[in-house]
Amino acid sequence: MAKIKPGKNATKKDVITHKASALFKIKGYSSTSMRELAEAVGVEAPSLYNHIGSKSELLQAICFKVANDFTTYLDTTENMTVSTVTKIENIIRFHIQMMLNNFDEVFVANHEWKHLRDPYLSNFLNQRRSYEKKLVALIEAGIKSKELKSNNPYVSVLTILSAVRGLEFWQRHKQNVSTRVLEDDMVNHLLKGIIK
Amino acid sequence: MAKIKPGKNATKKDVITHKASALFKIKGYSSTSMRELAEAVGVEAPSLYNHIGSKSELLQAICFKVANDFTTYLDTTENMTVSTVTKIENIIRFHIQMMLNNFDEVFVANHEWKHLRDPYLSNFLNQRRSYEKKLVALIEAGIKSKELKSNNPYVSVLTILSAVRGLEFWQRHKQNVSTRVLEDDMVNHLLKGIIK
DNA sequence: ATTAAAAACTAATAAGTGTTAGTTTTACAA
DNA sequence: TTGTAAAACTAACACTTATTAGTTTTTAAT
Repeated sequence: MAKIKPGKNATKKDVITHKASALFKIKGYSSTSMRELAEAVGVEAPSLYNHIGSKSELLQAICFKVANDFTTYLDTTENMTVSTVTKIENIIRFHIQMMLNNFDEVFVANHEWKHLRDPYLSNFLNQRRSYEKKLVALIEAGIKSKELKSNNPYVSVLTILSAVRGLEFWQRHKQNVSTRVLEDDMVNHLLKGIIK
Repeated sequence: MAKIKPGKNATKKDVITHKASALFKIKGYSSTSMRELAEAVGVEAPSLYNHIGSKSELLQAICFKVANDFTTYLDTTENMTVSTVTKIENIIRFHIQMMLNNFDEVFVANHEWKHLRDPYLSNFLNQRRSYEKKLVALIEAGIKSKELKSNNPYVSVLTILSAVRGLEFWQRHKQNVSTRVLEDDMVNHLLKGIIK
């Protein structure tokens, strides 16, 4: 049978991981068997182990790739010299674009992390907690500088992160709205509300 | 060994379903074994089958209970003679309260429905699609009556439903915010935004 | 064409899955 | 106390799981 064919700049491990993202998203981590993954890759299950260490290693790779992308962007944004509202807007837009461009991976990181095992589970949760804290601090800064209403900042972060994550629904109804409208209207809704 | 002890007004099937909700939430449907569920109930696995038909029947019961609760409330609210904004606010509050009072079941319905099999899977998705359509119609009515900004109504529904669903994060950080503040601030954020 | 490494293959293992069959125990009404 | 139905039990099933061992095929450089 044919070997796994990676495209340019992609190892075979990358190909497997990419297929795994798609399957984990559709069926969930636990319900995806290595035999199914192998079939999607075009290979027998044991052959996968020439390239990867284990099933759980795949989940780890996906989850931490996503987590690191978000952390990196946030850290970069924090150090920019723009208004707090602009920083928040940029972060919201980055989240939206990650959902649109790396949907499978982000979905898996959002939903399947619970199947990580320690120490990876703890690491992942710590990283996310730290991310949320930085966002809360950003909102607090916006309140202090009178750019934002003094809502509870934690609730604001919760509302924003959740709304953005909800784009996973949208992936099922793509036809209704263009990505441009989606991004702008969601940013507007989250920053300015819907009431006239 | 002791028999399953249902409380008042609860059949043994109810007890099993309730424990199943908790386990499905924590571990996911696929990763929860009937032996684990049995242990949580205090019984050997085969004994469960004196009360239930199958594992998937449990998932069906949980998902459709939740779906029906939401549908019923929405239908009731639609027929009330109050402003559109008030209807929307009521619905948001109902979602928040469902998340707070029936967290396990709502979480499972939100995350584990994909493991339903047809015809239940189709039924569930149809019911949810229909729910979303009614909400979109409500937002459109609010725009027509000039109560709401003319954002894309589908994006608004998406944003609201997602934000509310995001309360599942909050369940992990309960200590930070009171339920009263949470509910009011989230409603405010979603209706009026955060910018001053 | 030869060789060495990479990566595929088949076969197998031990553990875990939901569920059924058949039996024993429990609970409760007569 | 006895009889009956409900609900527990043990044992077992057919299947699926991730993974390993061992072998053969493919790839690519010499």
